Amino acid sequence: MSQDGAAIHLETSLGYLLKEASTALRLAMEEVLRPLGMTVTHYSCLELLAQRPGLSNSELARGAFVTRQSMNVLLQALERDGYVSRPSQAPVGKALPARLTPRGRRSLEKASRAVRSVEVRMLAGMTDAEQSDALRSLKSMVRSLRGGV
Amino acid sequence: MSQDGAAIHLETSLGYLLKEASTALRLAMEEVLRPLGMTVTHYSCLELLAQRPGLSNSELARGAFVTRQSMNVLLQALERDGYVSRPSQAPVGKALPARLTPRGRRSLEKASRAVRSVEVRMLAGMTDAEQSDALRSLKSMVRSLRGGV
DNA sequence: TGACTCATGTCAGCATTCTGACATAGGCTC
DNA sequence: GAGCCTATGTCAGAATGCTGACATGAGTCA
Repeated sequence: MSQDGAAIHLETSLGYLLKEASTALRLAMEEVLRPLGMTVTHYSCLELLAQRPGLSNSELARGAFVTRQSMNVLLQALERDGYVSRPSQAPVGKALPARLTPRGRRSLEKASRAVRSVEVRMLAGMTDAEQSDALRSLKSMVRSLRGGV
Repeated sequence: MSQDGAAIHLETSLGYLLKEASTALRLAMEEVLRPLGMTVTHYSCLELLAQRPGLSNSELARGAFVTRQSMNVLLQALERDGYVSRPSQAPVGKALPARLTPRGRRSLEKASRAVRSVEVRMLAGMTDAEQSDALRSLKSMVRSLRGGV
């Protein structure tokens, strides 16, 4: 079915391509993270904490592009399993700064290698200039889309 | 918290930017589709059927980047509500070619306008050349990511 | 013809994320 | 200080998508 090579503007829609690319990336990441028993959000949370120790739940949620409710569920599980630690009392306000435990750091190392291999593969056919252009284009799109209608 | 402007390589990771951009696009689409009682996948399905009448459930799933199981749930709802029609018997094999009903077409028109406005906004700050470059970059990434490890 | 492989439609159960809601902490203005 | 707004953490329920599984239809090959 649908072997008609009809020229459809979906193929030239940047929005559609963006979704296609991010889906391909997500699937590739899930594929390498699954053997480690880790989801993409799970990995994102650990990676964020490694790079910015002390992030709060809400900040992690924004960094991983999920709601703070979703991140809270994940954080509680990570804390229960000993990958992350949070103080019982907030040093200021209500925000609880989270940090990786040694176990969390070890877990992240393997995941980082796996994810890095995916990113390397993704960039395989692109020159440095093309990567810079793509980076700039994506940033422009994000800027334009933010800030409501 | 985290006012440290630490230079982190997340900001220069094409994978991270890709996720950020696609999230921003998805949120913007959800925002304009919600008043119409439509989800992004819902809209994608109708748009695909408008451009390629007769697509099967599995083909729609691939086009909308979800599993055929998920698309099946959606298609059954769309069929029940009179937006889409499928024959009770498969003309060949098991694939049931789906088509928009007049009601489905009317529903799609409003959604298309809304989504188009989002895409226009997204491309606002980019020249045609930049858009072409971005398109090519995204296609390259998809190519590289497909085909397993 | 029969065995094998592949794609499809579909059902069931599970995982993940979301929306809605509430209480609390801090900053701001009057 | 009182009132207001915003941000945060958290709980509960709903929506959405996924994996696993099964049966069916078509093509391939011995």
